[in-house]
Amino acid sequence: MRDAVKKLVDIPLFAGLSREQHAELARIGVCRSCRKGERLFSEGDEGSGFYVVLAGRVKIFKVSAEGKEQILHFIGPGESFGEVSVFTGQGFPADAVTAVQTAYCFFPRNAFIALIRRDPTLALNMLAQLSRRLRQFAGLIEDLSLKEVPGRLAKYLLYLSGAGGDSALELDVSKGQLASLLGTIPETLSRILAKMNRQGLISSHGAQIRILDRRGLEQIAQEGR
Amino acid sequence: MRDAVKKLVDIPLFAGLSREQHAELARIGVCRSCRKGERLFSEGDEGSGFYVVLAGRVKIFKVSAEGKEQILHFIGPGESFGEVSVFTGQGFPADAVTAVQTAYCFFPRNAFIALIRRDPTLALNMLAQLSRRLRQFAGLIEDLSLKEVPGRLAKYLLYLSGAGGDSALELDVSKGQLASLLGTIPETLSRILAKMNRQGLISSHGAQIRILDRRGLEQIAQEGR
DNA sequence: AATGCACTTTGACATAAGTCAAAGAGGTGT
DNA sequence: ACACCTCTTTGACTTATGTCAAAGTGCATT
Repeated sequence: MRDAVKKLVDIPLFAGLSREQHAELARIGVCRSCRKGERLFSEGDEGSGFYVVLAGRVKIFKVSAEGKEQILHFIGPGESFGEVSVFTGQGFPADAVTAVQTAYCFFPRNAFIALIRRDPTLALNMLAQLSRRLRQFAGLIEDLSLKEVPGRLAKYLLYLSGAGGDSALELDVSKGQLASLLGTIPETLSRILAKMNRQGLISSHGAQIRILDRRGLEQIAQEGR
Repeated sequence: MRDAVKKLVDIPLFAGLSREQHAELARIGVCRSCRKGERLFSEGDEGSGFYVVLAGRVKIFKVSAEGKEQILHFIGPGESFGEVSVFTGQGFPADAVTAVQTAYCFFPRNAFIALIRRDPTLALNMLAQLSRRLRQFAGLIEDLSLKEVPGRLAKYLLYLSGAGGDSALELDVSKGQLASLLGTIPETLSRILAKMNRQGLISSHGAQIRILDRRGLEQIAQEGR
């Protein structure tokens, strides 16, 4: 666990900090590890600090009264989550569960705020981090409200394939989870994937997907409803 | 305009700052006023600073390829917008247009960042502001994905009526704009309003709405789909 | 009072996507 | 190789909500 703290240096949120600041972070941070499916917190829980993922992946999501879930995002190595309640003092706005075995570091609220007070670089890093997330959320809102499911899926596939243009890609989450990330259900996702195959846009076998008509996907991704 | 700057003192984002900091803010801020329907920026425009509304109201929204809009939020007096691109350095993530005649103050990016570097209180205020917005966005995502339109409308009506429980309320935006805020279209909103009237949940005449069955509305607001 | 214009409402209809149920596929451990 | 379990796919059906078109309403200006 002590080892894990060394990784903090490589995290964007903590970039540009002095050696002492890193030492201080290592001192106040509490590192843990847990297996897949562990719940880190639930919506409404009092937030006493925030988390940085060292290895693994954490799913942040909302759940409806009927139990359907909407994934807000997956948090991977080097990324943080749970910051919102650090700065508003209210409960967590969503649920957090590990998607795979995960190592993370927890930073208690008060100690961290004290650190921010002393180092404007850390404050600006955190502001950049929250701003990026705000931008991402705005994009998700746009997608949910203004795009149909095929458009959201096409966008996701293009995102996975990267800017370069690798035509071969592999889904990094189960299709059920992907459905929840795209704001739909597995059945619908399955049908749209089947249709894209039929139309020659992609060719998919399980989690392996090959993009056959990038131009076509881009068009679908841009279209609204 | 000079006068307007005095109001900065009362703004939450600038609360707890020293007299000198306020003077500095007044120095770097540029105040303006414009009438209804003016575009302040479009999605993708380079963000050279952020805005604080002094009086009036600004609509922040996304537009689909087909022209349908999803309102992210309305910004009222004392609130700020456009901060995201200050801290990420990318273009604005959405469009901004005045919803009514509006007075605002613009703070240039670099001067403001310099100010934040000097005053951790300002940094923490800004972190709290972005966190609140993140929470609000998470709520909107939840609503769009996990609730039906009647649920979103019921939630909005209850929100307008306040915690107290005023049964009489007045819509503060046109129904077309409300539809866009709720992620739907005027026709659908109109039908749902008519249905709620028929069911005895509310009684509405134009923008005037009276809540007749608060319990019933609360139930609809909680339900998913 | 009359005209014009934007907003709202209503109707008929189309359709994307959800629900329910069952079959199929794939991987894991014995 | 087999059984078991979970995830995925397919089919039949329902429904919420969007589209298009027309009528209605209210407000402001002349």
